[in-house]
Amino acid sequence: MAIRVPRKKADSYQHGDLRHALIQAGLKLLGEGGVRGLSLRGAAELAGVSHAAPYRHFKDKDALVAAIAEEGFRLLTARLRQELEGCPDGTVIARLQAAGIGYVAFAVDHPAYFRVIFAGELVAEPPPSLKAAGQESYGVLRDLIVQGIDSGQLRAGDPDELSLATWSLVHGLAMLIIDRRVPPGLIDDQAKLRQISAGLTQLLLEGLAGR
Amino acid sequence: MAIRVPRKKADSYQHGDLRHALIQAGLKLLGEGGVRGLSLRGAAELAGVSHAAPYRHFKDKDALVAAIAEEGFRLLTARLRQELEGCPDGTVIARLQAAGIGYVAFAVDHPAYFRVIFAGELVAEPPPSLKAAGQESYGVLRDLIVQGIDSGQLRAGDPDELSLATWSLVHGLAMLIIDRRVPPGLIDDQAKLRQISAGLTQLLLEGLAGR
DNA sequence: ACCTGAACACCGTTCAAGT
DNA sequence: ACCTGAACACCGTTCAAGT
Repeated sequence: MAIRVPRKKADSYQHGDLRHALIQAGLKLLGEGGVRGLSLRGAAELAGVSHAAPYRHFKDKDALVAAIAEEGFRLLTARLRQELEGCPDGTVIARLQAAGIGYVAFAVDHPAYFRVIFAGELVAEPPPSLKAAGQESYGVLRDLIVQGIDSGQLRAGDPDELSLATWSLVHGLAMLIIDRRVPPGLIDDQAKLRQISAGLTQLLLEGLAGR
Repeated sequence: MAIRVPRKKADSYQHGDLRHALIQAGLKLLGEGGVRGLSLRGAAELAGVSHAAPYRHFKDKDALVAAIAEEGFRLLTARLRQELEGCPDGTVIARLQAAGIGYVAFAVDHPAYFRVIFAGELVAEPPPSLKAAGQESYGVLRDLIVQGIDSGQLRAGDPDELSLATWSLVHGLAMLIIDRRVPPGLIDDQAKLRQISAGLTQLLLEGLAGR
């Protein structure tokens, strides 16, 4: 008989590992069955833990959804920054366009993430950390706009208003696409998607550069 | 003892009345508790009927939600047309702007309706009648765009692409507003809302008129 | 034809009890 | 400190049974 060395089981979550495991499990459910497929009990089962265990790490289901949304915002922010790194020396207009294309592409690539992030009512009271993650994404856009105004590449105006215009356009486009509301045939493949995104932002940005 | 005249009880639904009553009940639940507060059982109870009764009139919960969304699309279409009647002799640009303002205002006035209409995943497989209702709303916008192109007030181009640009902008703006994602202070009252809506569409429409 | 009541498989949430 | 199991109040959905 071998000496029994006390060790942790592979499926025992101490030290807050369970929190992370639940977020991962929630993401998996989200990817498979969408928002309707996401349940606390399901996530607990995937994590190999009883249905009551999550409540040690999350106040309620909303708290788990908020944690997932936060993760999504970080991914979105990273995607926007990555897209900007692709054109470091471009004009502000070109960089705004690149960010816009990235925004829409992110939504198309990760529709479940995108929906959780912008589910609105999904999380009744968004925690401060979620709001902060959202602000950071918004900051990427806003910083660009401010640069554009300061350098005279964009018309003078309230940065928040110009940011809202750009954001609204790409956000609406992203939403309509993942909700399958765009006329079929307009967006079949990735190339057409980029082309449409570029075309629409171009239209707006002519107005933004304007006068 | 009075002669007992056979009559229908006030809370008995024959002749398909229950279908309508369930839609109304669903709307009430939607207005009170949002999408999370909408349940088939709850609607049945509001209609004064057993929890199994709705299944005589709706295949499943999705079918009820779809019926509500259809109603919402009709209201939206009516709102857009009403807004256009306010400026029958305006330029296409002015009329597009009016329709855009109406679109955003509708979302702000009826956020629950708006969310159900554009919930995307909410209804797994939208029935043809729901798609038709959506197309009619889209048609109001598209007809305007076509008029604008034909009269030379808008640049030449694919009507669907120009429509998509306009729709994306107002749809994104509406979504961001009802999800409370716009920087606070930017939109406090109805006047500011109209002003912002008008400003943003103006920016885009300059691009659309363009060249 | 239309509705009811019981039943089933799922939820979210709480709480005493275990280690 | 962290997890389990039973329990409760809710769901959506089905089906035999009633009128």
